[in-house]
Amino acid sequence: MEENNFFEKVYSVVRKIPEGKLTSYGAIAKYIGAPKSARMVGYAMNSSHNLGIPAHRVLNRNGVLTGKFHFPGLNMMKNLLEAEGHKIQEDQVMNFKKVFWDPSLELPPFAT
DNA sequence: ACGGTGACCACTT
DNA sequence: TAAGTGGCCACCG
Repeated sequence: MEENNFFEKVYSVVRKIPEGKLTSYGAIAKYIGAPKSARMVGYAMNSSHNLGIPAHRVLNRNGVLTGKFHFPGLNMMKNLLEAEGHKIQEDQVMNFKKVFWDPSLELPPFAT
């Protein structure tokens, strides 16, 4: 019963992001077996508005709040991240490396 | 039915 | 070191 839905896989991982941790689109894409489809991950997030997806914990490889313009409020994403103890400057998360959460490392291998 | 677009990333020059 | 290009594939007009 593989969740062949690309989106479902993405949501599944994003929901498992620990509080206070962040990850990137590429990391998720790679974890679900589509390293080149990082773009699709971002697109999936676009549809996750109504779902319980902490999309604010997913940033690009640079730790930049690329998707802040897609949030209800311009400061929403930044606000949510700051609420979790992150420091943001110039739309960029500081110490991104330290709070980076790689699913392929922290989570068990992607099993079908 | 089709072309363009997009919350991106990695490789190549 | 920096800049450029390809790839991925779903949605919109």
